[in-house]
Amino acid sequence: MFNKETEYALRGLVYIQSQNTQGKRPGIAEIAEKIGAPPFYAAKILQRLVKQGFLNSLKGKGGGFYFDQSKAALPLKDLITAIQGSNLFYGCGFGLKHCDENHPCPLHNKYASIRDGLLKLVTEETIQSLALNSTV
Amino acid sequence: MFNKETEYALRGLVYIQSQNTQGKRPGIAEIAEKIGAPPFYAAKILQRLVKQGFLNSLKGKGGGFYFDQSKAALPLKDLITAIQGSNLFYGCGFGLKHCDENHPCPLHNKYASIRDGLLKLVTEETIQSLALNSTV
DNA sequence: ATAATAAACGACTAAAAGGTCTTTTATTAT
DNA sequence: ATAATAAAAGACCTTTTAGTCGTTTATTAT
Repeated sequence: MFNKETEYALRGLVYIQSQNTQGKRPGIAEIAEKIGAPPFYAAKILQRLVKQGFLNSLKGKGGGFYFDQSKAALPLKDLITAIQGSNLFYGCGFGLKHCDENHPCPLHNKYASIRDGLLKLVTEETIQSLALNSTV
Repeated sequence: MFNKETEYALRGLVYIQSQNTQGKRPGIAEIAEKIGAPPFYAAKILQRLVKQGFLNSLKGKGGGFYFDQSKAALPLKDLITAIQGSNLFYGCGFGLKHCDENHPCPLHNKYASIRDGLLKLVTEETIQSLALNSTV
């Protein structure tokens, strides 16, 4: 469904948030190990997300990654869209440029209902809501 | 959702079947043009599908691609699985190797219901059923 | 001050996906 | 027979995704 980078980002951010709520600020090495991602690659991904303002980081001893707990929760949709675009949420299953109610591909109606369900899921769920039922 | 190759295959096979029902056997050039795919790439994809037994072809004048109309309809699931694997239908949204009811990722329950809906769709729908409501 | 720590930056490599093209083989109409 | 036609085969190229790594910069504790 999602590409590797998105998967690592989802796992990483949920882990970070769940650690944050315990008063901790995990570093790259710990995060990568816990979520089963290649450390250098995880670093690259997280650093890009920090740059884009999705979360914060601190250099130096005691540093690591963290969410500003006073900020609004981060919907999965925003994160996923930033990484792999939003074609998954709005695109045609057949890959047609122009496919809608008026000019539907043969799969349109049934596909659209599934796609809309996915969109609802990623709009409602957030990194923070997922971290709550994370037993990691 | 699906990769390019799968998209071209879906569009191509539905086009072929809808032409077949009109007593025609389209060739690569025509198919590629009608479905908006790169001709050489479409050829490669269709030829691989013929080799795998999903449809038939005839060389020479009057040749082209066609479905054995006496054979059972082809479920989208079989086609998609042959091209890009079945991870989309069974895999974890977080990309975890082991994720199920007993060891769920934070997204499991809600994600599984969407994934199952998709699985139902591709199991029930076939190239032939789609060709029926294809206005191409 | 400075040594240790940890993220930031950027260049690089590897693998997979996507796409192109030439040559060969099979079929059919003349 | 043979010329025209159209798929089959397979090598090749390009772009994107995935992953690696050395160096630099910022922070903190001593």
